[in-house]
Amino acid sequence: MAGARWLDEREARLWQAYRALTRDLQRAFDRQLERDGGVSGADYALLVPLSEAPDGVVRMRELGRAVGWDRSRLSHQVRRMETRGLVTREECVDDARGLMVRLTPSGRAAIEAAAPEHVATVRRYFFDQLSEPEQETLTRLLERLAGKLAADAEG
Amino acid sequence: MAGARWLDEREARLWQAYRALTRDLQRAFDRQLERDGGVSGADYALLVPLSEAPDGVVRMRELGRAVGWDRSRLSHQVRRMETRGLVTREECVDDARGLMVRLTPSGRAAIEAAAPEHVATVRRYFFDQLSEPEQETLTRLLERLAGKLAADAEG
DNA sequence: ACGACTCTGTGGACATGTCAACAAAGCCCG
DNA sequence: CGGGCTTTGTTGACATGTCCACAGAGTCGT
Repeated sequence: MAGARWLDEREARLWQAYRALTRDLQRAFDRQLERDGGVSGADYALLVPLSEAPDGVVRMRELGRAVGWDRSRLSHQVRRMETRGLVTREECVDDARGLMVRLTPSGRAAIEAAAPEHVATVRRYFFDQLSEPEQETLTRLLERLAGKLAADAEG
Repeated sequence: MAGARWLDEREARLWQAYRALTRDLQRAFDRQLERDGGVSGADYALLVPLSEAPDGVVRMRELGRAVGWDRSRLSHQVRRMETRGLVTREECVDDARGLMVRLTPSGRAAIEAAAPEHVATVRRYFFDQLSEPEQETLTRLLERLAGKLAADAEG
């Protein structure tokens, strides 16, 4: 590994573009959500699967899988959201280890306030800049990258 | 904005792939850096431009530009790195408002320990998964997206 | 000189994310 | 049954990131 091949100029440029884009897009979305819905990016990430579930109820485990977070991060975030009145926590009937998270009316109002402008922002900075074939290409490439990551994670 | 057009299935898939990939790649890199060099992703981000500068000295302002961080974030991070012995801070001769950040031998050792495996990880999960034409395409698309973001940031 | 404005960095308060240890409940196999 | 293993979620300590107000130094026009 001492002989690891360095990035050449062309590669460094791509890597730099990737890092800068992910950093700045994240920042732009977080700010928009805070401004238009009074919610953080982390709040919003959880509000999405909750708002799509029947009765706005999702088990912690499923919520964690939906957003790709580990248990600890999810637990902290749900607790914070409960204190802000966005969700409540209830016992899980099926499995006493489990916990159900329920979207409150206030939580639903928050995501409904934030979502339209969020989607508009995603379009503005992402989809509107790419033709349909480019979007297809990008999907294929990103899914391939994610696949390698996932394959190594289990192996 | 109530009539904002939602994402269709194809678009949602791309958006999901983008979010998942950026999240998981970030996590993989942070862990690798911590494991092999004992440094955080934030540490590493600053160590890179410092290690490339003459004498390992860079002014705060330039460091902030190099990594795309705001002043506050940079100030906090440099202070933390100083307590860990990775850098020192010195007065700036040219401009009394300024501050020079200097890489310590310990800081240089840290990045030299982390870098080879970091580059290998970047190759493993990114470049090795993409053909050269695909890398060219991706560079073009990402730079276009970054351009739109930058254009709006100043405007 | 001086006053208004800008540039640069700091610091406190707070939200978020990570890690490791823990506890309770389910599961499986003797 | 009963003892180990797995699954699920929590917690505390700590690192990181953001917002905002501030302070000191430079700049520019008068």
